Amino acid sequence: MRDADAPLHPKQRSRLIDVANHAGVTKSVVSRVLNNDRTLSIREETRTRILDAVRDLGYQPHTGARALAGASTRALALLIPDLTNPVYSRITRGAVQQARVRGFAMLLAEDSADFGVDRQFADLVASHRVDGLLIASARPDHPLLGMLPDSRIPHVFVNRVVAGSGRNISLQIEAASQAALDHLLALGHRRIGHVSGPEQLAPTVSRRAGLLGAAVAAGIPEPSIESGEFNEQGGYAAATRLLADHPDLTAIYASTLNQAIGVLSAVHAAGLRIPEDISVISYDDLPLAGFLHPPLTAIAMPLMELGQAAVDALCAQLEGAPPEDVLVPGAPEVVVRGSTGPPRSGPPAGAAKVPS
Amino acid sequence: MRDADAPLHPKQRSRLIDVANHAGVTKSVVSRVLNNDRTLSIREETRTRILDAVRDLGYQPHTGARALAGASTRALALLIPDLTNPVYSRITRGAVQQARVRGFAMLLAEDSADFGVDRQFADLVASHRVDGLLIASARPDHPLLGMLPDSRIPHVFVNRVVAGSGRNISLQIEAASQAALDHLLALGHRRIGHVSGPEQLAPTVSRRAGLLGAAVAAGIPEPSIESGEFNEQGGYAAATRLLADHPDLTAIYASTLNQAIGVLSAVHAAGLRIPEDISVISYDDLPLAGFLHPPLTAIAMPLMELGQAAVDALCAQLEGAPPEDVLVPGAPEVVVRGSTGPPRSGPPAGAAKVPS
DNA sequence: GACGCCTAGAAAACCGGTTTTCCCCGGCGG
DNA sequence: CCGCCGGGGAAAACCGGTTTTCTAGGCGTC
Repeated sequence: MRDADAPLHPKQRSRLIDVANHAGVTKSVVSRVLNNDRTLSIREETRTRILDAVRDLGYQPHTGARALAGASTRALALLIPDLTNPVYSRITRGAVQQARVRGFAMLLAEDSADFGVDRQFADLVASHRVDGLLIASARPDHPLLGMLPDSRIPHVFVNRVVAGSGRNISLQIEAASQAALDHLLALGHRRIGHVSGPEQLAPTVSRRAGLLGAAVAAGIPEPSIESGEFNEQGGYAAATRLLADHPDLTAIYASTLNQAIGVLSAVHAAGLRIPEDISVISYDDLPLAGFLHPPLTAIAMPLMELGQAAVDALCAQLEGAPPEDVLVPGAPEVVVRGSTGPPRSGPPAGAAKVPS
Repeated sequence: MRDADAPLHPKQRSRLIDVANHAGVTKSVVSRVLNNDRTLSIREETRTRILDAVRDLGYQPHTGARALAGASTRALALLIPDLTNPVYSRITRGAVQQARVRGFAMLLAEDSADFGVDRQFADLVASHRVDGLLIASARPDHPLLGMLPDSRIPHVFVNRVVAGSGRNISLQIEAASQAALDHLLALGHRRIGHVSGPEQLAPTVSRRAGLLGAAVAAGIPEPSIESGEFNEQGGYAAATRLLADHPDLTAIYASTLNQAIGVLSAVHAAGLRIPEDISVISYDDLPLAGFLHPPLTAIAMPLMELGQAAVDALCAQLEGAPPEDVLVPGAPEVVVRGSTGPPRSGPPAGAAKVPS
């Protein structure tokens, strides 16, 4: 006999019909009020009565029923290549956070070792579990890329962009490389090495292109490049090769913070001092960088904002806007710590090459 | 006019009814076949006809409809305190992976800065979005803890356990501390400092208790303890205080890898050598540890397995089993690198105190 | 030959929303 | 006085599954 004065903490889930009864209207009206249906005309008094009922009963719509009735699932999915990579941790954080702000739940899938992730991701869509996809792990050969264009499923590419997709959310990577080089040039460096990432990955290419372009513009010798995985071991190995093959290098620019840690280790192992013998600078910054030995000079990138922007862009698509590329604003900032200094060969005399 | 020989890649989602028509049966039969309903009797020939139809049409059930009809959502949610903390990255990885193995999707929520996460989590349940909860961010004062006991929602506590909940999934933390101390004792250390975590957090307490208990058993002076946040800065600050207040310390045991990095930095800043003046050992190991300066001795913990075990335990609850505590097996393993060595005061003479 | 039972599958109710259509009623203009 | 219009809300169809109930036929039994 629970009627007008229903319990404030109902035992059972309350449904739309309960709210309707409680407010003395039909459930369709409640639904339309809650969804801000503009075609509904309703007295202010009735509306508040309904909203009160919603609050009193602690009504929470059943997601499944909602999705079934044709509305959206209000859920997104994020596909990332490596959860333990701090780059993706922060993208994920930004994305999850922004999704919540916009009232979406976020599903997570990791594109790691195990096969079948493409299948998994396609299933999320096919089973109507999510409204859209955030893809941060695109590789040129990724099976997912083959199946996406046909499907009408909204999606964006984050960080690892797909050329020509028209739905890339990215950072100013070239500008970051430019900033790194500017910092090294100002210190007087001219022979520079670059620890690059796995070939074919979009950020790898951008970072390298930005560096090479800036080097040409500055009129310095072409930087030497070695590639490695995006982890400490990859940085270690690449730096070891650089040091062995190019003893004249005075600075190394690493593609990620993890690689930079490997670079520091390799330089130590080679018996060289940082920054007296070799300067090290890294793309991407974290508090961690300040506690390394020596503290690492790095270029701070707005990765959380990247994740947020990706969600924003995806939501725009969900609202009907055509997909478009987004370049996350925010100029790269060089955080100077102890790992960079003037080259060993002498004071920054060569830097005079840069006018003014 | 799509009939018997329907297109292999149908434009539209195919529904249960499409499969049924295609196979010449009613949808209820299809549903019961797909769900392995034991009460259904069916000819083998019909069953295969149905399964073929499912495959031909690429049928994928509508998650929402399914959830609505009373079945489960086949989704779980994971609440973690900090995505960028590598500890939680790996727990998350294990959980996401195992969820996939069991056919569940994983929703992610981060309990960071923004308020209202408890609300968000409760909503996930109230809106029938997930079948169960993995809670890795329990604090004694967490609002979520107040609302969980009443609700009949299946859940487990991961890593940060809740005493007496009877649904804790945890590691052998005390044994890890014991192993760390054993390693230091074997090297001859007797005056040991401990960089602990935020008070009240379960893993903090366990690590400390394990260390203190082992110290008493070994008959060495009570270890000195300082607490700090679970990050580099926290480790740095705590270690700085330890070194200042207890100049006789010869070794420091840090609660997490991030803190240990701060400890290394603090020791360097104090002008001390590692391990000649001070040995450093850390709870939790990562490849990163091998590239620090010096390479860090650490105790490897099976965090991915922890995440997997948590999903397994939660699934058991979903299948009707009563909740129970789970201690993830796997003895802690000390990975010896360069940051630990004999104490400065001399050879491990004092260690003779340990018999045999 | 009638009855009951088992097999194989059909039918229908229901889950909790959304959305379109429809209706009632009061006011206003002619 | 009648018809029309628009505001306010009721009714009902529908989304795509799950689950319980029901039925038609075949067969063994007495």
